[in-house]
Amino acid sequence: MTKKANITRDRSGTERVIVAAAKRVLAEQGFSAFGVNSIARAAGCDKQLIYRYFGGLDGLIEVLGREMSDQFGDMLGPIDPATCVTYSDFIEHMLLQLLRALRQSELLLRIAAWEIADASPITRKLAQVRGAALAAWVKDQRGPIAPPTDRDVGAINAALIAAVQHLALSAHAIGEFGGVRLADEADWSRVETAVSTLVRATYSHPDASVQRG
Amino acid sequence: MTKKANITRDRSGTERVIVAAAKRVLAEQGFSAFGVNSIARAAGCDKQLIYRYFGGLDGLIEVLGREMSDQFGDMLGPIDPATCVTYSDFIEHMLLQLLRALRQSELLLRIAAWEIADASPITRKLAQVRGAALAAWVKDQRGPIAPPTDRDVGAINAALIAAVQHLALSAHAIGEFGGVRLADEADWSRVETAVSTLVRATYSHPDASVQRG
DNA sequence: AACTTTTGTCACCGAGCGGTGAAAAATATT
DNA sequence: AATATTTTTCACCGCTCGGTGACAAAAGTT
Repeated sequence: MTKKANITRDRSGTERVIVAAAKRVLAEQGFSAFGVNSIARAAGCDKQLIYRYFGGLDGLIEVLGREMSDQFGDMLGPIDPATCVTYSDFIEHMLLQLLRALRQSELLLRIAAWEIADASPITRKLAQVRGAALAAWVKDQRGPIAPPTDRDVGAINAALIAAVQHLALSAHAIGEFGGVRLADEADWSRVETAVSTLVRATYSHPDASVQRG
Repeated sequence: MTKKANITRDRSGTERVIVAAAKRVLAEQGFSAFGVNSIARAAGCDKQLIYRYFGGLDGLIEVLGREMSDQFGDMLGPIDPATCVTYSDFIEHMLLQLLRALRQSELLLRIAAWEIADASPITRKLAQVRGAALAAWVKDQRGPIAPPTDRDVGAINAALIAAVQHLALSAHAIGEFGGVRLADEADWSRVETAVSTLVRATYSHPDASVQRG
């Protein structure tokens, strides 16, 4: 009675249970607890199955990465094409949606933290998968809007995304960053305004091109 | 011969050795390896001394945090007051110096990663100490330059600092971010230009105030 | 010299980890 | 019904971890 009701035996079913348990463990306890013992305990089965069905932790992580990659677009959601006609609008909406998606997905936050804290082949792959998924979503949502060519939009957008991601991470871990509290909605409203300000100043002003020394 | 030459016994000396070893372990192996066994091994002494002299890991971390706080200003270095007359100039220089300091201090990067990846009382304290040190340095360097009052400079600067910090972290861990390679000097030149562009667009343009939806 | 205190080392504990070989239990095949 | 295959569990290994009590050796004190 203390264990699960092991009514039937089916491999693909327990595979799903294991993957779900892996997600739960990662989301709730972080990557330091992400191991065969802990996952098997959460899944209510023996850890041996992780080796048999996924070839160990690496295989399980790969499956997890693929699933996350598929869900990524859904988490971010669509961008209303009516409210963003300029590239500035588009980047602004993209950043704000990314921020909200990160804030409400503990799993995404844990993965992002993992990528930064532990430099291993596994996290490298995770980072690549997530980056590719984000890039695909951006390209998919951008539509006919063309980015400006007089600036390094790749580097600028990378910096903006980095800002959003880091603030979300810091909020989750310690609830503040740089003396700015990151707890309730009022705090996040400040952050969203700041992001909007940065984007609009950089992309909306026609004469805001790169200046020399 | 395999061990250290244990010539003399002095407590404050071994305390310094232990602190240095703790820094080395954290910088070279990350916070997951930051424990009594590993540090004592690196220091070439018994782990019992960590308990006796520092009251355990927590006390050692506190000492380490104090030392880092003192060194923080030196790592960042002074800002040339001649080259920055406006607030925009000041923030730009501040961010670029912070970026360079982070890039060359593996210890700072590891601490920053720790703060994000593991939410514990220890890391909370570390984050507070580091944030206070940065704020003190900023205030010390700012001089008579007053920030603008028509925008939320706290939130904007937090976002910019977060961007810089996250890019440095991601570069150290996986060598890229958001599809942008972060390896050689050319890559970092792109990032620095992007940061400059963001700062100047936001703070230099007189009419770049917050716009309403 | 006999002693106390400080400094440092050693041996051990229980717990959790990743990983593996073998048995058991359910299902499929004949 | 008997056999083979798949699915699942169990028991165990070696290792590292954080933590502690007991002991050895140097240095200070009387």
